[in-house]
Amino acid sequence: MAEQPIPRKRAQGRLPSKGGPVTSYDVARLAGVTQPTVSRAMRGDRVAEITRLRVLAAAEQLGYVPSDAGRSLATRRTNRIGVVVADLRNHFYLEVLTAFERRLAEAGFQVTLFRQTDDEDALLSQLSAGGVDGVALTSLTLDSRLPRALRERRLPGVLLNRETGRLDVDVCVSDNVAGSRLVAERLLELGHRKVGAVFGPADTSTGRDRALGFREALAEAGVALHPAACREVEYTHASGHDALLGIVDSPHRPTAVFCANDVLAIGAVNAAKSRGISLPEDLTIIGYDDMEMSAWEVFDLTTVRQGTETMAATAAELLLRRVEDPDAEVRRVVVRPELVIRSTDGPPRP
Amino acid sequence: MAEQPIPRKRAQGRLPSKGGPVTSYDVARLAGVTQPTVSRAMRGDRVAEITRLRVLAAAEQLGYVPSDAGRSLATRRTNRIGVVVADLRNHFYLEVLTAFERRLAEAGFQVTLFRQTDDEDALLSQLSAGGVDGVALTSLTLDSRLPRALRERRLPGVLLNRETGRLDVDVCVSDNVAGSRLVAERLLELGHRKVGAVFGPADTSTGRDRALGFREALAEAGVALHPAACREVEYTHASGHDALLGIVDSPHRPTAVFCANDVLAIGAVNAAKSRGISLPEDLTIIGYDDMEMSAWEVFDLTTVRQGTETMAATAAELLLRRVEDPDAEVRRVVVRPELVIRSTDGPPRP
DNA sequence: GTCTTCTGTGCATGCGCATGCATGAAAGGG
DNA sequence: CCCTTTCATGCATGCGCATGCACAGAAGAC
Repeated sequence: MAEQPIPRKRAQGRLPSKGGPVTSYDVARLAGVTQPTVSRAMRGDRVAEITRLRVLAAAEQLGYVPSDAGRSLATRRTNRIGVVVADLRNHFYLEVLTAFERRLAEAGFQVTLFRQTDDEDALLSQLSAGGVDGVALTSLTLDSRLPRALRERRLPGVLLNRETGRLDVDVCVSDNVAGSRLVAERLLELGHRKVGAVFGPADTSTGRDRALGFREALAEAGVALHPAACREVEYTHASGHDALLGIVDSPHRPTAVFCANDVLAIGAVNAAKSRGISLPEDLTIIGYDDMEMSAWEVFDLTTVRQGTETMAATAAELLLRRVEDPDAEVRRVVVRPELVIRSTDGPPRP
Repeated sequence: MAEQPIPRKRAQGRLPSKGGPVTSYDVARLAGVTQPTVSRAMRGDRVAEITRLRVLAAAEQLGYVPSDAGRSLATRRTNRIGVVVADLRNHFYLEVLTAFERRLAEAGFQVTLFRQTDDEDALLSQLSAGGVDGVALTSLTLDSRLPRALRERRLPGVLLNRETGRLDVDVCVSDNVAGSRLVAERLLELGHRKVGAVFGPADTSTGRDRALGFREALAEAGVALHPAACREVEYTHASGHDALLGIVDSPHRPTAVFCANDVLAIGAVNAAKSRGISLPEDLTIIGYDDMEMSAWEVFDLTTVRQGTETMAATAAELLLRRVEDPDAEVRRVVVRPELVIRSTDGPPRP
């Protein structure tokens, strides 16, 4: 026998469907073309119109759906974006996630959730495994090495709502200093001089900057913030709740309390309710974020609107841009906050 | 020249790293082993201890992370679960998602979000693309063909919170008939005879069954539900809000209103607040779900607890089981609801 | 009618990892 | 000391798709 031709690894003669999922080979066989032609037809590459129809008909008949895994491997793209969130039960992140997801879905991307854990290395590994084309970080602490690491691995990333000191990746944040100044100015204007605050964690940019702007603006007006009327807590409902109770029970009970976000503020409003404290007659409470819930009648919370939807959509935009062009210049977009006056603020009781 | 040996597709002689991401071949070269050995070492397959250490050291040095796409293609597993949600802004689904995600994360699975759209075929295609090992459906309508389609494609699925008529896939739901009966019984016990309701969509199992149980129990006591005091609406805050206003403005204003879920109930409580209606003096409102928020002081909502966390965790369990064993018997788990009496219910005003 | 573009499709191959099988080395048994 | 096991690793290959290249046929140019 003469020398065998090198055996084809897999030509048209591939085994007929082995019961597994339908592949492009199955479609090719039925349509009487080769697998690459199926690939091209499915994605709108150039094929003759008549061929395209044959392929699509065959695909339809077999219920063929191109495999994500195969496509990802070949294209090095997953059309999936990771969103890292610390606590999904925080309603603010929910609103962020919703707006973010909506924009990405329009662009044909899916969202995969990652929980922020203490173990940044483990998280980084998960993110680096190639399961996502880009990453949005929403719950960073200031000292996080994550943005840096993403940049080094050339994995597109965007910081949403919070930021770090360095500008390693694109960022979209509210001008937290300016926003909290608005609150201070409002309180001063209303005549408050005994002021308290429930700040967020100092190791977050929002926690730090909202405290900074607030303190600065008060200081400029000669108003001091008594330590006994201040708390620094995690951004949770329970923390806001407990912090407010501590503040109103302190010997330096203020006439107004600024809460560094609406989750805290709503916790505080609930605490006030539990003590029979009327807002704004007995106490003024102002929040930050303007969550959807804050406008509900039972709260009707005066707060700082930062345009959560806009922020999320902008972040999505930044991320999509970077996925397309990894070498685009790094940008930092700041949205302008605005005070929304509702009914939890008023002049201090004489 | 004699016949060439069949050229190796890719032996150790593979091109040195081409700048792309680090692969198992890169690690193999550095560790002085072959790629399969790297694969085995990384996953804890049997390799000599000394080899494992060499491989891990090389991986560490290169910052190697196994590629999800490659692994998925080879194993036909993604370690990813899809969750289909209609509206992420619904706080109830958020709680479901949180609990579900937590349980899955423990099992090493990630969660990818899919939005329920009108186009079930498109959704099915997305789900079938192999991007996920299983699917949880949370926002089904009764006539959805999705569960059936999943079964046909042998894609593991679980219905969470809502169900369809057929038992095509595993299900975990609350006993909605029993739960709503509890509400009716409570209202009767309090002495209400003029009763209203804000029901959910009749094309959902929760909407249908909660209406059913409620009506039945009232009817057994000889109490009729006047149509003018009833509404059937989407499960949104705004719907609950508007529905309550319509009901209290109707000529048949009831003394108590059952809302088919807490999202509706909280909308209703807000509406009551906006009209200066005191709860429970002027009106009794009872919800269903016992969301976290419902216990807040400003609401303190009497409602039906169905153990959302348990339900989500159970659904996760069912799904994981089916991923492991696609031929396991189909199960339907029903959780027992329980009435949680807080402060929005009371006797009717004499 | 010949020569040059296009166009449509097939062929070969790679993406990164997992795994059945073969092989050689080390360990154990008599 | 030889033969049988066991163990560790290499080899070959497949998973499903995308894509550069080659090639044949059609269309156009002259």
